[in-house]
This record gives sequence, structure tokens and C-alpha cells, in this order.
Amino acid sequence: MEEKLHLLRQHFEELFALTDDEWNFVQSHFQYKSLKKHQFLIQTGQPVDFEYWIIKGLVKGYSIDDKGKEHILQFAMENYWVSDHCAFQHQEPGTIFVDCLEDSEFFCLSLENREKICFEVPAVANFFRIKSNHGYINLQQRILSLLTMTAESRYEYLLNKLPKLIQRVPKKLIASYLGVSRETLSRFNS
Amino acid sequence: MEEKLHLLRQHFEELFALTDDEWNFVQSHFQYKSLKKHQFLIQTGQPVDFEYWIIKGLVKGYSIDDKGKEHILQFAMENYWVSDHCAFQHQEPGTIFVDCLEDSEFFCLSLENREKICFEVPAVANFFRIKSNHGYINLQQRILSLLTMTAESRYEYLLNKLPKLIQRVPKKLIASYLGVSRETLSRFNS
DNA sequence: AGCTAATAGTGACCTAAATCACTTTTCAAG
DNA sequence: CTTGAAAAGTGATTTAGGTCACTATTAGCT
Repeated sequence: MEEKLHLLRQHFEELFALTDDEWNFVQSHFQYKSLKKHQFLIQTGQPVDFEYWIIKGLVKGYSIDDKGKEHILQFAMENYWVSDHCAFQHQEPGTIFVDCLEDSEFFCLSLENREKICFEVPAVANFFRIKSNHGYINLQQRILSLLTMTAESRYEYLLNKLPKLIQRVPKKLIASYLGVSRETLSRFNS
Repeated sequence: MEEKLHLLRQHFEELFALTDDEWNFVQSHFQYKSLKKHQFLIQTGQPVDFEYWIIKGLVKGYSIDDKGKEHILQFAMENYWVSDHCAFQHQEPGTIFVDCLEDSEFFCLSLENREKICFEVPAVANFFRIKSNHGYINLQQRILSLLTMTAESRYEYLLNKLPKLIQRVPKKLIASYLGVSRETLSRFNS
């Protein structure tokens, strides 16, 4: 566990250094969780008590439409944060599913604890501020890609941007992430 | 100008209160700017020196594809923040255009000043942290709507969500925001 | 190794929406 | 008020990608 917490500290300190005291305070607000492949981290209708930092593993966040079709909102792996941010922020029942594509481990942060450490340790507030901003920028680029690119070029783009991810994820899920049918994606590779 | 700054203070204090001293410090890091309809706030290839809070007016942020077609990334009006966040954050040349659909007024915040006020006044860091998080949540919902909904239901959804906006913006721009052709949108209303 | 279930590939056909071409309406500037 | 430009509407045609149905491959389990 020591070394896992050390990884989390490194993650925070990629942006701003923390004193040992600050870190001890911050770290005490996280709790550990481990799940096997196929288990759920978040389910629609259930309370979303935490935001999760992924120590190890891979998850998908998705919603299911009225036809039962799955639409992937995000993939998240080591070093990523994941949650149903909307439900978490407003402390409402979940609106999406998040489940594990591989056995995974997490550090969990409740809303109350997040606010606590942000107000106690300014560097942490700034950490989340910058991280959130990066996330915003990424989503903007994804929106632009959905608006401007064909399915095929979105696929090529993703292949270049996250080659490691593609190898860990079945193509039908990539298709769902790109907003294309499995069959159409299959005809691209050529 | 006093009352315009007062609006900005109110905007900050929607989330967290500031002391007069804090506010005076914060406020001194903004500068005022005013533009007429059709003038550019940001252009691709040009430096993006500021993030803008809109006092009054309406702008569109968009990119132009290889066929010369315009794709709208965001509309922003009173009380919204707008910039080419990606270029701004990394201090790189702009990748999108932002121009005014109406005569508009802004308070401008440079990256250096943003970091200054965030590190000096923790409530400001937390303000931007929460704002950024809200922005992230909104973009996630837009992505979901692009993945799961038909063009027509996206339009209905937008009509409900931002009725005021629709009245101020030509429909061809709404179409571009929704990722639909002008002609197709025109056939919806029915 | 052998077997089931998940994943991927492929052909035939269909449909939502894009594109093109043109008309009508609305708006803003002299 | 008039007039030219921008915006909006509409028909005809095309097309990217969806859907359906089936086969082939691959990956976990026991």
C-alpha cells in the first residue's frame, strides 16, 4: 500500500510539490478499493459517493440508450481519474455505468473529503483546477472531432493518440467510443 | 466601470465569498476590452493572451475545416468564460476563431495573472476549479448527446436548455453547433 | 487440449442526413 | 422607404454509415 500511495503522491506532484505534512493530510482522505474484471464501480440510479483515481487497471464509462445500445463516454486507466462527475458533483444518483475491463485498483475520494483537502491545501485546489482544465480541453477536442471528422479519420486519430489503449480494448468498444457501428469500424482497417 | 466590476465580483461570489482586500487584489489583474459585432477576439495562428469573461454580448467559438466549413464549438454570452483554452493554457498559437455575434464587452485575464490570483487567493483557485468542473460536465453531456441522440432530438434538447440563446443566434449557426446541415435543421421545425 | 462465448469480419440492403440548386423571407444600412 | 445581403425554406439526388444476417476467429475456462 505504501508504494501505491507513493504513486498517488507522484501524480499530485507532477503539477505542484507538497510538503510531507500536506501529503500526510491529503493521503488520509483517500480510501483503497479493488475490483475484478466485469465488476461495477458506478451504476445508474445508485449513489456516486466517490471520485476514483486508478492505481492499476482499465475501466469504461458508458450510458445505455432506449434501444439497449451502449455508448462509451470515456476509457480510463492507470493515472486517470474517473467518476460520474455530474452525479458526484451534485450528489445525485448515477446517470452512467462504469465497469472494469480488467482487474483494477482505485483510490477513492469523497466529495466532502475533496473539498476538505482543497480548502486546507491550496496546492491541491490548484492541482484539481489544472487537471479539470486539461479534461475540459480534451473533451473540446473530442467534440471537434465528432463535428468535423469522418468516422474513419476519428479512428486513425485515436490510433495515433492512444495506441496502448486500443490494444487493451475490444474493437467493438472503440467503435462505440467513436460513435460508429462495430461493422463499419471493421471495414476501416483494410 | 465600477458596476461592471461589481458584476464580476458577484460572479466570483456565486461560489465563494471574497474579502474586500481579496477582491481588490483580484480585480486589479483584469483588463477591460470592448468589441463590435463581427470583430475577432481570437484567431487561429495568433497568440491567445487571455481568457475572457463576458460582461455583455455574445460570441461564437469555431473552427474551419479543409472544405471551409465552420464548426461551432461553443456559444458564450453574459457571465460566460471564453477562450481558446487549449492554446491559452499551453501558450501556443490559436487553433480556433472566436468572434462577436453582437457588440460585446469583456474582462480579460492573462495566464500569468490567473495563476497569480489563484495562488494568492485560495477561494479563486477553488472558484476556477469548480467552474472548470462544471464545464467538463457540460461537455460530457454534449458528447453523450452527439453519440446517442438524433440531430432532431439534439435540437429539441437545445431549444429546451437554452431558449434565450436560440433567439439571439441565426439557425445556420445552431445547425453547425449541433453538427447538422442548415438544410436538415430547417426541415425539423415542421 | 477442447469447448463455449465473446469478438471480429463480410455481404446485402436501407436510411438519415449531406449536398446541390434554387426560391422566399428577413434584416440592416444608406 | 428601398435595396442588397444574409438567412431560411424546399425539392431532388447522393452518400456515409447503420442494420441485419451470417461466418470466421480468438480467448477464457474446465
